[in-house]
Amino acid sequence: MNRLAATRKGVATRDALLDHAYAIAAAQGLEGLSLGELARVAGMSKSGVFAHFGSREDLQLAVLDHAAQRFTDQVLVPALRARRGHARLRAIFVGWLDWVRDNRDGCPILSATIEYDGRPGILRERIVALQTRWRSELRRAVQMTIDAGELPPDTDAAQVGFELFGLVLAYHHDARLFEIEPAAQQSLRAFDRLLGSPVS
Amino acid sequence: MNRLAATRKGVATRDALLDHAYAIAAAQGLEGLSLGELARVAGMSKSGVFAHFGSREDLQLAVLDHAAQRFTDQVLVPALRARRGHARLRAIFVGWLDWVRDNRDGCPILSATIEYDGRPGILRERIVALQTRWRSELRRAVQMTIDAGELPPDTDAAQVGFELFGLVLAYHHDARLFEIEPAAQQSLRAFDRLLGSPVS
DNA sequence: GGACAATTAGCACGATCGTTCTATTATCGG
DNA sequence: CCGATAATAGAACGATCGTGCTAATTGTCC
Repeated sequence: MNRLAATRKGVATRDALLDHAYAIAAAQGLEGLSLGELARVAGMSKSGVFAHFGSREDLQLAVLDHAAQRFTDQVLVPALRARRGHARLRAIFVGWLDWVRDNRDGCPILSATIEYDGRPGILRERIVALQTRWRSELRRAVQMTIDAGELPPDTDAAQVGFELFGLVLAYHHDARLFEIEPAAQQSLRAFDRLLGSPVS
Repeated sequence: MNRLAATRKGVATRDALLDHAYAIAAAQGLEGLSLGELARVAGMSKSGVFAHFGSREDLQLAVLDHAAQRFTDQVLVPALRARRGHARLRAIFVGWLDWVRDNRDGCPILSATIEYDGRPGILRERIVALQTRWRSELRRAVQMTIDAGELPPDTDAAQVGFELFGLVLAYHHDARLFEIEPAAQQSLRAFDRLLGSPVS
């Protein structure tokens, strides 16, 4: 039921709506995103907002894709300019930490993951697809580090990806609940140790 | 505004309500817990449920404390029977993984953490207190392992606690989004490596 | 068993939810 | 600049939300 914007102002309005929706979803989760509040902050009518997406679920999907696009642009793309191997892997990791830091009101992707990891449906499927893709990128970056001889050849790339993911989750947790600076230092320290004496 | 149950059946009803509320909060988060649904699954009137807690926020607080109590009873207490040091730390870690596995519909504590880590208020304060206490327990268990000579004397207990926390978060993530068995193996493998060649 | 207090139900309230329908206004290609 | 179409507003809908208020019912203790 996706009405696709066909006029210039149409896409502009839709983009603005997505930005507002992103902010709401960051703070309150995809489940806390309502058409009424979105219309209020965007300064338009509820039905006007509704017409842009067709349903609340389609709005949530659009916000999710929007967030994933931002993540890729802000974390992965810049890191690809670093040399393959340890340098690029570290750029990804640091960019990822910065992503968490920059999203002061929360990360919509992580919120959505916790909200929908146990609720079958299109949203969960989309989230699984996003996280699968990202984990695959992580694994690739680790494998390149192995291929560059900067990690032992028998290193398990998936295992390292799993542990890196955990480090960022712990960073997110502590940064938002306690203090961000110690959490950042602990994450980086763990990263350096993990890639200094990696899994066999 | 906490009406404290004063009659025998009063506390029984309240306990049953808390069990139902726990199940709802596990699946939908504390934010998705409503008096109406709780009344429906408990088979009583909305105002009857309301009278037991005084407000929705007090209900949420009660569920949070209930969950924390369950966690302590199921994870920490049994582990305290293991010998101080590596054995106890591993018992805590494995019990923690089992906690995640047993809570098939989700962990209300983790959900609440993500939901309220950016929203000031009593709920957030309670969550911070819970997580502070738990992290302190973790640190204690690591320190005992150091004192037992099963970890190098210059080990940073807080750093190890941080990384263990991350491993469980990654386990939770992958178990609920992908497959649980590989996630369990990766967590245990990381645990063994972390405590075999710990942070200096 | 009677009296008092605790428990629960019933009902109503204003608010907000997602959605549908119908007009009205704005945009843009010809 | 006109006509087709997209964009937006407005009102209404049934549902659910949290929270009061008032009764009726139930449990407990002397």
